[in-house]
Amino acid sequence: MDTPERNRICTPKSKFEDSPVFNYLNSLSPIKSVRSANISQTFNSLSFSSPPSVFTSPHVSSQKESRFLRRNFFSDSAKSGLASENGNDGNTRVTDAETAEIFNCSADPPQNPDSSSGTKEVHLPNESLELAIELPRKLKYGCESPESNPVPQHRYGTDSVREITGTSSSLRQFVQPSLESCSCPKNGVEVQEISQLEQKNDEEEGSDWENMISDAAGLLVLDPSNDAEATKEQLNPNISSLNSQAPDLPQEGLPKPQSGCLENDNLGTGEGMVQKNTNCTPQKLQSTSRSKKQVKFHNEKVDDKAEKDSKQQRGTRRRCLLFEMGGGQKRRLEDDSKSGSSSSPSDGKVTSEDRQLVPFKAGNNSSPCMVPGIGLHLNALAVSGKDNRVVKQENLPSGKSLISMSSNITSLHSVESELQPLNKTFSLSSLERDIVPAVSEDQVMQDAYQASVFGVSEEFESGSPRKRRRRYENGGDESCKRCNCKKSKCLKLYCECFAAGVYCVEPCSCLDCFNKPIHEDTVLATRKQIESRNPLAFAPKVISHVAEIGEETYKTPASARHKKGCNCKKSSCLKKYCECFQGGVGCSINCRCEGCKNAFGTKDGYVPSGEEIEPEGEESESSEKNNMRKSLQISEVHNDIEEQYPDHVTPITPFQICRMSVQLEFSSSSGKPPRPSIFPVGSSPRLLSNHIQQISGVLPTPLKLEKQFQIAAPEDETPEFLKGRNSSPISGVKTASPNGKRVSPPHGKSTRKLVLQSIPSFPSLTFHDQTDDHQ
DNA sequence: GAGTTTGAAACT
DNA sequence: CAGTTTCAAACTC
Repeated sequence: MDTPERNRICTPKSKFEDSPVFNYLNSLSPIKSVRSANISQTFNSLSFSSPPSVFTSPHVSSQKESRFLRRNFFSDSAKSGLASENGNDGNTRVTDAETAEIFNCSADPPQNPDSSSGTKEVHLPNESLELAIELPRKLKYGCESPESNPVPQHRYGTDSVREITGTSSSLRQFVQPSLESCSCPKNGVEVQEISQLEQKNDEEEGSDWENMISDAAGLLVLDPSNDAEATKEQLNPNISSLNSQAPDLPQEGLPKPQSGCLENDNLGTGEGMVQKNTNCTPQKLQSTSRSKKQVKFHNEKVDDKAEKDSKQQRGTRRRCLLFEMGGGQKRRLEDDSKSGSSSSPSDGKVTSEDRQLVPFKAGNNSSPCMVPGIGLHLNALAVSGKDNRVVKQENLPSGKSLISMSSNITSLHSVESELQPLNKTFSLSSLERDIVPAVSEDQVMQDAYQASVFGVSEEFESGSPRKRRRRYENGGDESCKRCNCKKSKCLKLYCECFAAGVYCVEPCSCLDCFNKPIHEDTVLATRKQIESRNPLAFAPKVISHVAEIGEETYKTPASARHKKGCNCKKSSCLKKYCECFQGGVGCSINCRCEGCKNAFGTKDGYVPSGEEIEPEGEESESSEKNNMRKSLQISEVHNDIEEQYPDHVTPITPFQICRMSVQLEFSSSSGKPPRPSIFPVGSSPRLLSNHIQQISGVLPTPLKLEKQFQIAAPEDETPEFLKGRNSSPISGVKTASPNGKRVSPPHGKSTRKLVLQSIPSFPSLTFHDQTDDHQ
């Protein structure tokens, strides 16, 4: 598979170039090839033109990007070294692990994994074949860190091998990023994971099996048929066995639907775990092995076969995505508990799938909370009615989940393809999201998407919403909201569930609750009323900003701010009474608090991004903190907070994410409550994040990012996307399209130069699909 | 688990 | 817009 693929690439390219199709594509694509030195590139672009993949996995891309950004630091260095070598995966991994450790700090593997998984899955589902391409593209388009971009490009152009390695690294990075994101703290879950990570580092170094796999890999592709073997290998802690098998796998090279699942598993960042934990359940091992395999898959993507397979597998992969999204966190939990059971991998595939599936639907069994987002439909529903477009866009992110959820891959697929362009643009920047539990968002997105597309809101509501909430609770305690309303009937913002756009669930101990699917009409009507009074009522209260330092981009609690600001009088913003504190963000000039001592950043300390705004002076208390915070508070504060409030480890809670997205939308819409309606709570956040990232990417300086973000984002950018109502998603993509930036010509290595003619709104997406079909 | 504190939401 | 009331979460015991 592998070798043949590579060869194929070269030959086909020439053909493609000559072919009318190729010309047509070129005409369509915004990017022109100054010269097509490398056939491979052109070929890749054409054949792989995995627009769908890229688009399909906007989430992923976005997440990846964010992850990339964070990791890129590490990963890049590692990649640079690693890229050259497939075999050195172990090294790269080690570096990654190290980086992960560094970031681990608060990182909770569970959440992170989710997010990471989500991203990974996205890629896989899109097109394993495309992966290599996609990654580069993402990098190109991605607003991600500049580093990421250039690297991928080079790799892309130069060597498939590098690409592969890069992808693998990226994948790895993704997995780890979650750790980094850890800042997100959601789950306490994962002290274990952290420990595991550490173990990983040790083990990784020691363990060769991963390296072996990766080496083989460059080509290793998991064939569905072989999956069993692969799984077995994975299961087998014994490296030797893995090694022996690894060679075989590459030939098979078929992308595996499982890969996505595998990625999910990866979330657990189990590689290290696996090795150490031979004891650990096979699941963990699988996860680790899967991650590796996934990387391999990317390589495989190159093959046309892989493409075909990938198409078939998409459904499965997406399913996996769903799991990741919904069950990522659970999985970890489950893994611990289930690991033993899952270990029974009579069939690697089956087991892997089962896991995924289980978590996703039934999987929630273990912890209902696992699916925090499900309840969110309210927003989605409201929106769906209004703007189909918006819904669609939202769907994109959610669509993944949906796809996985629903059997209708094709329909979803089509939708996704349409939406994908947006995703791409967005994908560029979603570092923010990373911090936030991707899962929750994804879930929310999914829910919304499902609701909008399938009108299944009720179903979800009944079942998953609860789970989602619980998940929040589990992860960040906050994630799963349970209300205890007595008099509000859960139809007022007093009710956290209602405020979050989620239906009340079993865990809720509310009385006379009307915030249930049964009373959907009432809920929607009430929501409308509230929105009429305050369009932003359901908007996220906390807006996160992406801070970019040098190449690095990361979310920091400090970067996020409560939109309205708090009004604390006695709590000194040191308790959850304070919404800012509760949201894991520092107080801002918008706050009217007294005696602010917000551990995440005092009002005084708050400096509007871009511009340094002196503290209002209400409270001089924080002067000390202010200085600190301005410079690097985030980390410190973060740590402190984490210590005190493990739950807050992730400054940004799922809600926050949602809120952010919402806010952006609203802000953009200027008062209009579009967001709730337009984007399901869950979905919007990503879009926002994407916007943000894009913006950030555009912004010259990190500091400015915040300012611009605040200023411009709400007004200009977010409005487009969020508003998207007016503007087609595509348009949004165009405007936002980081493409222009990202597209930057590949550095020296790439034979082909790309020039941005114009940035059509990723016409390629659909087109690619067509091309693929043609091929 | 009950009671208190707190601050947002809702109301006037 | 400001003041008051209502409400439910957060917190304390």
